[in-house]
Amino acid sequence: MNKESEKYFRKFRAHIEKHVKIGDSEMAHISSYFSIKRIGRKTDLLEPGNICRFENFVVSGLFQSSVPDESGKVYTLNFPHENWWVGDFKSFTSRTPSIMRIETLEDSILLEISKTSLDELLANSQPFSNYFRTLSENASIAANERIIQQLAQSAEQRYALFCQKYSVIRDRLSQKRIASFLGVSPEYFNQMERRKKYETL
Amino acid sequence: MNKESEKYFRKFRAHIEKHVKIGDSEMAHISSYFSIKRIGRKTDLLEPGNICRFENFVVSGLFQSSVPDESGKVYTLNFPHENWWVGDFKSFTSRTPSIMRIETLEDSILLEISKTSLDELLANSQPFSNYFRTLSENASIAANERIIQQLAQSAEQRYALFCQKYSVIRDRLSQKRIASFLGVSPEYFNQMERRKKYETL
DNA sequence: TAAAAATCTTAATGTAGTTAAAGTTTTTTG
DNA sequence: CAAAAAACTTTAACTACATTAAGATTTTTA
Repeated sequence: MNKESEKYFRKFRAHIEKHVKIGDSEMAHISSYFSIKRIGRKTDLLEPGNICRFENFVVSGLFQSSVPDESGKVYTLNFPHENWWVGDFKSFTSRTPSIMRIETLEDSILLEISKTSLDELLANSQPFSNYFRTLSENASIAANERIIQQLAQSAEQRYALFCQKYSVIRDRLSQKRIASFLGVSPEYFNQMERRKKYETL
Repeated sequence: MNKESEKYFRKFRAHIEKHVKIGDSEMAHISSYFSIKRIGRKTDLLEPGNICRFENFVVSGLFQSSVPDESGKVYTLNFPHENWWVGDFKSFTSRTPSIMRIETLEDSILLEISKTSLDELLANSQPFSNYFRTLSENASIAANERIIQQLAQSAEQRYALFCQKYSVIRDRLSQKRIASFLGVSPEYFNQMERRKKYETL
């Protein structure tokens, strides 16, 4: 393992240690289940119809996880980036075709793990299993919060919250993509942005 | 433990065994962390501002988990019922005040567990920990699917899906409550229902 | 670096869903 | 079982956001 790779796994470890404490040997054990994957921008990590074969920890980069409909419209679930996980967990776990497209928006570096490996790791590492449970719990809390936001807030309010919560990626995303996350048309989003500008002048 | 109580824990065990296999002694161990709670309809299991002190497995009954806003409007996350868990996991885990109201819509029977007990149980029972992780994973998948539905579907389509997915509780809920789950006004929901009736005549 | 493709901008017009208000029916409670 | 409360129904005016269309600007690719 070279210098660069070590850096990726150190980053991964730092993330794990935000949730559970682990020693050097435990981390070596965990790391052995993952491979480094580099992927250039403007490629698809996953296409609708395919089975998601890997879950991935994002070392660096930016993705868009979305669901297309018949008419070509796109609905965005999230924009996985540094220190997130990316993949379609439903397709991954059930080994069934996904309805999602996961696009790479920037050159990215991932630590990938297959279903077989993850099952093994979860069975063999109590700390990793706790880490992974905590992640799932948090993911579910975050998703529920977004459901409430969609029900309770206007597009403008949702946009304000998005800017707060995702300031790190706000400027790396086109208007069109943010609109598809908020659930409004690109035209309406543009109008909102214009209103915002006039207000501040 | 009396006959009736045994029945509740058998039901709980059946649910656990849908996800992981456990033996009699393991189940006895798990059960020892829970208490039976009976709660009458039209009471609040949790009020906004309070800390959620228990997570609960629903043996029988029906609840509404919702978030109120300043103006008195109510947004519904879900309707926990038989074989679901009910509680505000965010408030429970972080021991911070909840923004949710959880109302009992029918006389209900719960198996409750405190935060301290759950932490202990998760640390002491590998099978339970796996069960709980699987639950969280599924909760997160389900929540993400709902987000996509809210983005992609009209109120009418969302209602059709609701009827499919929740046929068991559909007729135990008022129009007003279903409307607050779908994210439409009671008036508009009523209009939709009328349209539906005329169509079938 | 030209040309093709994608994104952004602007405005007009259309629509799903809201609001308010009042009446009716059903359910709950003393 | 009467009365109060809650839920349902109906209508009309209104608003947040969608759609379409077309030109301007930026980004990508050959």
